[in-house]
Amino acid sequence: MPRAFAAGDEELVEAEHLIRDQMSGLDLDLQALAAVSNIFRAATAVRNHMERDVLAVHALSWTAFVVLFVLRVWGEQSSRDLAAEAGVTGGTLTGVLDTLERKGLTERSVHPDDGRKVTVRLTDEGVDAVDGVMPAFNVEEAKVTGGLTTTETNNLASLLRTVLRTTSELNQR
Amino acid sequence: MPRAFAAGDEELVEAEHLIRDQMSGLDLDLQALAAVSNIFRAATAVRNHMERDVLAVHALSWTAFVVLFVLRVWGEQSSRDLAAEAGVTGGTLTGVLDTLERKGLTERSVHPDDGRKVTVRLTDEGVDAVDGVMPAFNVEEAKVTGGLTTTETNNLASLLRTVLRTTSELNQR
DNA sequence: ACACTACTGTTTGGGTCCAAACGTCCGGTT
DNA sequence: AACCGGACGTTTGGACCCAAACAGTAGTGT
Repeated sequence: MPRAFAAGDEELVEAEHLIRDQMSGLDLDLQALAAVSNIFRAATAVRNHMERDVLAVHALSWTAFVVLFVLRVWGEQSSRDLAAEAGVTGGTLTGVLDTLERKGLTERSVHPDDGRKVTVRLTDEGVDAVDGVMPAFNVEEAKVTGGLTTTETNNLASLLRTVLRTTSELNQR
Repeated sequence: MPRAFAAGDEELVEAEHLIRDQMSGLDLDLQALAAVSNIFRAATAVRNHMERDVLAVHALSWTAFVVLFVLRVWGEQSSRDLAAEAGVTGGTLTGVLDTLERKGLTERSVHPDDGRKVTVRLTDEGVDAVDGVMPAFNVEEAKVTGGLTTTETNNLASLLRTVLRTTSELNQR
């Protein structure tokens, strides 16, 4: 039984207290530590849940789904923009697109005006794949946030936007 | 320039509106969608930042650091518990421990009372590695949460604990 | 003793994932 | 026309990651 992933708030907070006790010599910002590590604990738990209960049924990896979703919402675009939007490097995207293309969900074509660029687009099967998975995916999203009120859910999204914005500015330097 | 990772709240919210417009036929819970996808956007951005600006200096991967950190705080433990705590499968941990052992940061030994179990512990070099990286890591944690007040940071950690607890309960079934 | 079941860590195969090296292409300069 | 710096996608090498198959150990029952 994974200790930090189990049980209620008390045990999770207890884990943070243990960190404080073990690392007391290092003078750490424990609020920041708790917030950041909870972002990752939550992301890992939710991602595992989604991969096992939703994506595995459709034989899609997490990244493959994100790429398809971005293409579905933002439309066809260059490989470079797509990689940035999906949060992976260009080299990674090449491999993911190889897989998706083999499944017939996406297609690539050289940009007519710029021979360096590659335009990526969803096939009809790709559109069907996203629209087929998305409702089930969203049901699970609603479940994992089911312990929060609507106000809290919006508040969480807003706080994370602030973290995201701050981090983006740091990464740009 | 990654569109969704750039700029301020307006543009991030705008991305959520685009999703609403493009997926209007699917009747989605958009609050849940925004909260969950922001968890991943934030996690990805923060992780990339940490890997590039902190971990790369010490030639540590993200997972390797998490494993070392868990061992540092919780002490020596079985491979099974360590995997659960670090959020990876047992098979993954075997490979990570191979790498860490090659670097001399951890060591494995068969449990004296149960020949199936393997006890993993930090070497002295491993302790030094964690204590050497942790302060720099925490400084960056403070930076990425720097856009939030102390109250907001604690609130974020608390909301994420609720998501984590809810998801854990889902995963146990 | 013997089977039977459950548990633990490892191996395997396929798929990400990144940084860095590479080849190609564009636009402007000489 | 040949060059050159920059941008783009791909390839490469090593590490990570999971599910599933595997081998060894433990405990139970017969």
